[in-house]
Amino acid sequence: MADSEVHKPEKHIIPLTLTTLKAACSQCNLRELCLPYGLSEPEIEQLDSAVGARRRIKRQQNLYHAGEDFEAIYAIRSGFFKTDVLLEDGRNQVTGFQMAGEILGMDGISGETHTCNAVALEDSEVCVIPFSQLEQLSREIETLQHHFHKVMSREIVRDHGVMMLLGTMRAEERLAAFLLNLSQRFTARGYSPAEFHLRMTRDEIGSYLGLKLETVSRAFSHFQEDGLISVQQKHIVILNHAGLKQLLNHQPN
Amino acid sequence: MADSEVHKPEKHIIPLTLTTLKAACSQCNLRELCLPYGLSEPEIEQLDSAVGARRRIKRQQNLYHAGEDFEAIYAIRSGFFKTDVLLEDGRNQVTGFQMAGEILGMDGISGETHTCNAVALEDSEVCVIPFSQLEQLSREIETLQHHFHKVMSREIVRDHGVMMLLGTMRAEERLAAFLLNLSQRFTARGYSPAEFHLRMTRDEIGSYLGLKLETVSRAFSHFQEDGLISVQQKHIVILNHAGLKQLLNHQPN
DNA sequence: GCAGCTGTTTGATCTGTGTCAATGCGAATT
DNA sequence: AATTCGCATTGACACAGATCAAACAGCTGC
Repeated sequence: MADSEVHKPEKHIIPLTLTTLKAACSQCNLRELCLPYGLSEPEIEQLDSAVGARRRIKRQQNLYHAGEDFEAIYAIRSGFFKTDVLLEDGRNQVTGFQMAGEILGMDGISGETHTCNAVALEDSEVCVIPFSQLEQLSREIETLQHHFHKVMSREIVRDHGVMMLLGTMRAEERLAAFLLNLSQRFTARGYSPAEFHLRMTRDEIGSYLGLKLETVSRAFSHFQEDGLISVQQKHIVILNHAGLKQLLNHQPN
Repeated sequence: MADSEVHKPEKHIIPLTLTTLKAACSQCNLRELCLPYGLSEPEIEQLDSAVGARRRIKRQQNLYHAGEDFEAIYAIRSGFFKTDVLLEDGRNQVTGFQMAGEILGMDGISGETHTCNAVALEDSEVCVIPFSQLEQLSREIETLQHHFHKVMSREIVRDHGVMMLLGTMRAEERLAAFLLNLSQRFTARGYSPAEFHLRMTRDEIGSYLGLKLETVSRAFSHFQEDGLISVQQKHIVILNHAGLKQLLNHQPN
């Protein structure tokens, strides 16, 4: 869709010309959610110059694969991703869903190799931030350094939340937590808190939540029967936010 | 045990005198596992001066509590910790076990507040590294900055591994993975890969692995029947390392 | 319009792990 | 040596969610 103008066949890199460069961070309306958060105007312009390029990823294509060399982290400009890990024996699990303003690729820093796959769930665009440049810049700009540390730490805290979910919650609680989390993140991006389109399949939701797709489907149906949500395929309307929240705090034992 | 010499009643802080200061990192035999990894001698001495103090934590005491202000991260000098998260409804989960050379507290960076509890499972000692000083120093020392980023990233990768375990593995696979992981970490610290003492209870293992303590106990017994390990309360001997590993790759479906 | 595909829903049954309960063991205290 | 207390083990049974299976919906391409 309006994509055919880009045709460097390998990887759809959009080299930053003077005009696109200008647009990198300083013109970006995700500034407040993304890496530049808290930076002053001149600092943002420095960051602009570090952002190497933008890259378009079509639906179902990988931004990176597990095993590839790590060189950059990515800020999602638009679109929607999942990350997943593959075990030797073939089992795999979705470790997260990422949306605009969020950062992808930090798993690769530790071993200089990506440890998971990042796959676009819809046509997407990311800003490529070469990691060595980010490190250099964050040695110069204290605010950037601090904010990047917060971003990494937030990922750790998020992961702990998922561990909690997988370790202690029952199927319907997991799905309720998942929906509320999506709602909250869409809201932060200016979309409706109550109505949205799921970009992922039941199977992918199940993988993320440690459930089988049938269980996810049944939980959706049950929520609908109870008037908590309306589901039609991937179209979700949250009818009773508080009711969903209650599911989480209501302790069975 | 030989602990009564320390008696500043609040929090057992050991102020760094000239002699103890010298010992902070440059004299520490965990250098290679810990933050100073890769630093030159003079750089290590700079790091020494940033390490504020050491602190002793007795068994069952908290290094920090969820909700407390975040000011420092901690490097474990000796001992053994668990971290756990508490949900409003009272459910809680162990999110990790940490041993000498590992870093605690990075969850607190994002919100300037600790998000979990860190509890000593045996009498322990940590180095207190005030975070603002670490940030300042890592703006000056590129190697330190890079290594700190790796440490944070490693925590993310570790968490993904736990998510994998919780999301896709069966009870016995989880326990096998847990034992192999402990074995590997003890080995890296110069202890026996095959024989060790568990510092945590069955309940804590279960919480970490998303299982009930009875299930953990049964899995231990089963491993013993199969000659994979010998268990006697908290004393573990791994008799068949390869056999445990096989449990992980053997895919049921 | 129809065929074929992918993803979803729903039902029937099976099973791994949770739950409840009793017993056992070891370390600390007296 | 006896008592207590916190953990650990083991058994019997229940149940949430997995598995297997069939039907269905929506989309793409012909």
